[in-house]
Amino acid sequence: MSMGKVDRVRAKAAKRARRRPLSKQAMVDVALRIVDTEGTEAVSMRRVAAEFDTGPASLYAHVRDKDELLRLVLDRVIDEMEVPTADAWQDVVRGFAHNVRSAYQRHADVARLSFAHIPTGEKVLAGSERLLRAMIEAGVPDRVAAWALDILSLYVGADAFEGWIMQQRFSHDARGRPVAEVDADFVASVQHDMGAMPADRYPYLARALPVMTSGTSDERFSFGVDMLIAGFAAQIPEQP
Amino acid sequence: MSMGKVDRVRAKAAKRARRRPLSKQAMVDVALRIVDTEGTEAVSMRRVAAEFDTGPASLYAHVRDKDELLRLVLDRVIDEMEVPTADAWQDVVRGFAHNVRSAYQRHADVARLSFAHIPTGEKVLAGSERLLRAMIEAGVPDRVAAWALDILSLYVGADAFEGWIMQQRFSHDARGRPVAEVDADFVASVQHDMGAMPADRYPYLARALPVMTSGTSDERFSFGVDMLIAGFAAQIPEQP
DNA sequence: ACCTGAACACCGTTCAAGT
DNA sequence: ACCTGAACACCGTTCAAGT
Repeated sequence: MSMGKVDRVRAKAAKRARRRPLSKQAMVDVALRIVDTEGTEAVSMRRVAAEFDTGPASLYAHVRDKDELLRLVLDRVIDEMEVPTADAWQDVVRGFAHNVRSAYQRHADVARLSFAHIPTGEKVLAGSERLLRAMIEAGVPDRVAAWALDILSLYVGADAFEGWIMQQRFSHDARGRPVAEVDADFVASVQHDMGAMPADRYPYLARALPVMTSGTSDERFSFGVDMLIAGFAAQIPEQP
Repeated sequence: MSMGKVDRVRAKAAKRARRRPLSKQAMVDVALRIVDTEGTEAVSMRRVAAEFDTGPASLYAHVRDKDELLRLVLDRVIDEMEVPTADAWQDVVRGFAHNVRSAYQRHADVARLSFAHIPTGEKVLAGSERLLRAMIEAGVPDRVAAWALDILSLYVGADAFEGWIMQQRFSHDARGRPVAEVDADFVASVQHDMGAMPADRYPYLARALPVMTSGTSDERFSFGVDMLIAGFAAQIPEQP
């Protein structure tokens, strides 16, 4: 009992009416949802297409390739950042770093995509402008301010990406166990990887290893930003 | 005219004798060669296996999965680094950063793999030990030294990875053209991405953009390291 | 311009079977 | 323990054909 031609055409039309129309916007929605639940590696053209009840070829009318789709996802995420509003330039830098990191952290491993391209959303432009103005008005040389923006972006992306990986790695073991215990396990596993790391050959390393994971990841991140700020500050020439 | 059973057995034995035997070592050799010529994304279990005239399943007797193979590749690369020998702690930090970066730079985008795991080769352990000793003996607090190692590793990996991507992106256009021209094109393309970036709305950004690509990538990297060093130095408590 | 089915040339990993 | 062929369940992208 097969469908007649008219039935098939009707079914097709009904299906098309039911589903959302394809568009860059809608594709980014779907891709971002996949990123949030399973990470960037789980995004595939076929899966995105399937959510629109079509094949992967359909997507190529809206994006050049998978890379462009992922770039659009990053742009969407980075546009969630809040523009820093502090007065002191140091606080603007801290705010910028913190706000970009927060946006990344809300979306699994999107930060991985940040190395591949320069984001150009409204918010990140406004945030960058704010950062540059604050630094330059405080007497930081143009070149230092420009490079500072570059370095900060790199550091924030790397920290957010690594943070996600570490979290993934220990979310398997750490099923609601105390943090201290998970930390101890981490130190033990690294020591094991380092071939038991003889404390007599690497005394400083042996001493430093437990310290490396001390404090929260937020504290370590803030520390890094403050190190950079101190460096930038030292580049302000003496007032005559 | 098909081969008899004896012939087939002989051909198989001859083939086996001719080719290199499988081993972690040999697999890493092959994978690293692929990385060097085509990048980490070009490495596949099937391609590595093909170089040994066998199927991908054979590799799984030596590594748990593709991830472990890539981790071994990174370990091999990081073990190419030279251990810094300077006296002043600042120079040890510079040497460490520079030597790790150099090792990465010799191997396409291997730096990408550095975010996913803590390297444990002989050289990087010795280098880390040297770094920690230099800093701690100079009066840097334990915690600052330990975190410094972490931050530096992150920054070096991110810089090397991004450097490779940028190089890739512009090696298409930049067929022996003057560097200044390629730089100008870069600025133009970013400006285009930023939606023409109205200079009246983002005056500081418009001014900073050409500056961001000023100097060589080595200079920008050294600048970043020096910013961190200045930050670490400020953490040395006053001598009583 | 937008959409589609089918095809091309690939993937990582598992498994039963062999040595 | 090491190796293999075959299979499973996927990939990104292209292309001719349709609307």
